[in-house]
Amino acid sequence: MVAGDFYNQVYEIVRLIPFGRVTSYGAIAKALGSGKSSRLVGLAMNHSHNVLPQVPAHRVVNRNGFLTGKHHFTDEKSMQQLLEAEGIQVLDDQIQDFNRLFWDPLKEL
DNA sequence: ACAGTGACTACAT
DNA sequence: AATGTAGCCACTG
Repeated sequence: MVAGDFYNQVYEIVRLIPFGRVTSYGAIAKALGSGKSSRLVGLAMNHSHNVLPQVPAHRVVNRNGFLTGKHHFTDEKSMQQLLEAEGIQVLDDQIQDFNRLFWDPLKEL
């Protein structure tokens, strides 16, 4: 298992997401300089469950605010529960007020 | 070294 | 406006 540098870059960004905020894969990819590598961000998250320190992957969703990756969590509902624990409302696998909670690493950093 | 894969996004019809 | 298709790049076998 070789952790690519790209993966570590992704983990670093995701760990910077503030409590109660969320972001999208594309935003992270763009922050890394490869706006078209959004899928790579997803692959990185796929490995994130073995990465330390733990990565708040539940704060990362697709650009529509849907919890597309919830199936990859230990339990499918854990992602929604984690978000709700941060005060984020999740309805039908979609984050409510996503536009308001969106955290853009490019602008915030 | 080649081809397949994927937690996405943007463009086209 | 909604659905379908294609591009995209790094990783794995």
